[in-house]
Amino acid sequence: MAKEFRIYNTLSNRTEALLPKKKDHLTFYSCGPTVYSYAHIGNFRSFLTADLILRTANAIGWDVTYATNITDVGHLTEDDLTDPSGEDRMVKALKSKEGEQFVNIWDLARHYTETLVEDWHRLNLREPTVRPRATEHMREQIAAVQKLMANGHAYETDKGVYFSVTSFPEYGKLSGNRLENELEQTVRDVVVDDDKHDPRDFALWKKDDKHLMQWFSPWGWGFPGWHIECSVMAMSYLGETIDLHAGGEDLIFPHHECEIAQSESLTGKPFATVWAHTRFLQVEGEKMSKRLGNFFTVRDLVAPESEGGKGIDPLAVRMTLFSGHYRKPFNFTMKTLKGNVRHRERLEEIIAMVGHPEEGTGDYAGETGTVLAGMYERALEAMLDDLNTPAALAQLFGGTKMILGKGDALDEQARAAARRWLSDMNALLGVVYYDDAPAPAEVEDPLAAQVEPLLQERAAARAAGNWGRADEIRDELSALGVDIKDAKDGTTWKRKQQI
RNA sequence: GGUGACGUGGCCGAGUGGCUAGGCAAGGGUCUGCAAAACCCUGUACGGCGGUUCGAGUCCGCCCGUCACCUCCA
Repeated sequence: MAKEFRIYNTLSNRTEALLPKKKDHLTFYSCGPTVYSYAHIGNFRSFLTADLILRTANAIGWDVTYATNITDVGHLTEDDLTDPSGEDRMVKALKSKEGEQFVNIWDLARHYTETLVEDWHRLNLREPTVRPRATEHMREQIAAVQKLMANGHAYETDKGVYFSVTSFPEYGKLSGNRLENELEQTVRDVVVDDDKHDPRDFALWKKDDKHLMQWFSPWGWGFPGWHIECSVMAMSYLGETIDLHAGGEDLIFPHHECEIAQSESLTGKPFATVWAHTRFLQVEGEKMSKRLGNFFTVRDLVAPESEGGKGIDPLAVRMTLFSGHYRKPFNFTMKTLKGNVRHRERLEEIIAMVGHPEEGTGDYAGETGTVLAGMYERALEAMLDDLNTPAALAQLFGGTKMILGKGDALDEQARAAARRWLSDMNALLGVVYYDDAPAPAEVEDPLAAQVEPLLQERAAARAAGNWGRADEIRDELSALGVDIKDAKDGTTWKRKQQI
């Protein structure tokens, strides 16, 4: 029986079945970041939505051709202008304190691309089929602009080439921003290109022979507009009409609206069947901003304390980012993160109890297996229903509780079923263990050298019934920032969470 | 001003007409030298006012409140 994958389509404002043009093969494009800084948790909430779509589609047996781009051209902060006085975010980053470490703008782009991919793997996001870069598709972008000019959808001024919005009557169908005068209502105190035909017209090419990144075109030296790269790369790898296009909610307008206008003017065909957008997250109840001090990059949270991070389990960060529905406002708080660190510890306990799925899984046999199979089915159903991640997590917690509750009473058949369940749940949600990439290398904790002798001394004291000394050592360890736990087969320790 | 979302128990967060969501916190208990962890038990909430219905958190209308986007943003 074929499963139906339902997802909210911004274009129709309805939740509808995702129907790949080619049976059981989804073509999917997700807008990636501009690489001018380390990616923050908000960026990753959006990438994570794409990852969950990929996992859910795979879980019902679909093949997915998944492209997510790297924008390594710094675009002007005022996108509709070709006036080079506007500031480029990558140039701005290069001139900043942080930017001093880079030889040039290309070096900066390379660095932030590499670190993006590192963070991507830390959060257990699966690799896309392709990860195209804007700078590597310059020829196609220029060709697309030429074609748009030839079609009468674009025109040239002294400052650049613009897309003519009036040439595409459906402009506004995605965002609802149809009115010409709305743009004029926005207060702006920047210089506008007076030669533009319509205030809504946006740049396809910007003439600028002073820019740090420039290419030669039929219009002289310059660089492409922001929107054209995604149109070109999506069509290059996925075809003229793609099944699903995703991104953050801020991209609805102007970015995706402009992509539609350009792409459909080029091909005369619908550009994407379904558009999915992830809502911004808030942090501690407010919009994330550096000024408010609630701005977190992934690295801030997951890097080891010795490297200035908080040393938080990356999979707990991942779990937190989807503990709210992707289409609702979500408030990321340290309290929620802390709760998910606990959930992750419980998952680790289960793996210690029933074994790692990589050691081999079984069928959903026996009574335990039947219950776990039902939990997986419900989790999958939840994900198929517009990525209902909180409901899917409830199933994960339910199974966790059951397995921990039965503990040593589980026989080998039940343990094998549990490993199968962990494997299936992980394939769907990616929070049990790293499945697509090797886990970040374990580093030797320098604290171990201090802790181990004390634990040995304490074990001796306990064996001798010297409880006073044993408790004293526990206090000493606590002062070092270490929590210990006595179990049947010895004492384990871990760092106290710093959050 | 335009457009779109949302308002659920102390907190977070599912739930589109009748059937226990779940988690965290809290209280009680089991276990343990003591801790910790784990496990068990305990909570009938849906912004307000009308309406539809045998029955509404769920549908309709109005009101109140919060948030987002409207050329920096994932």
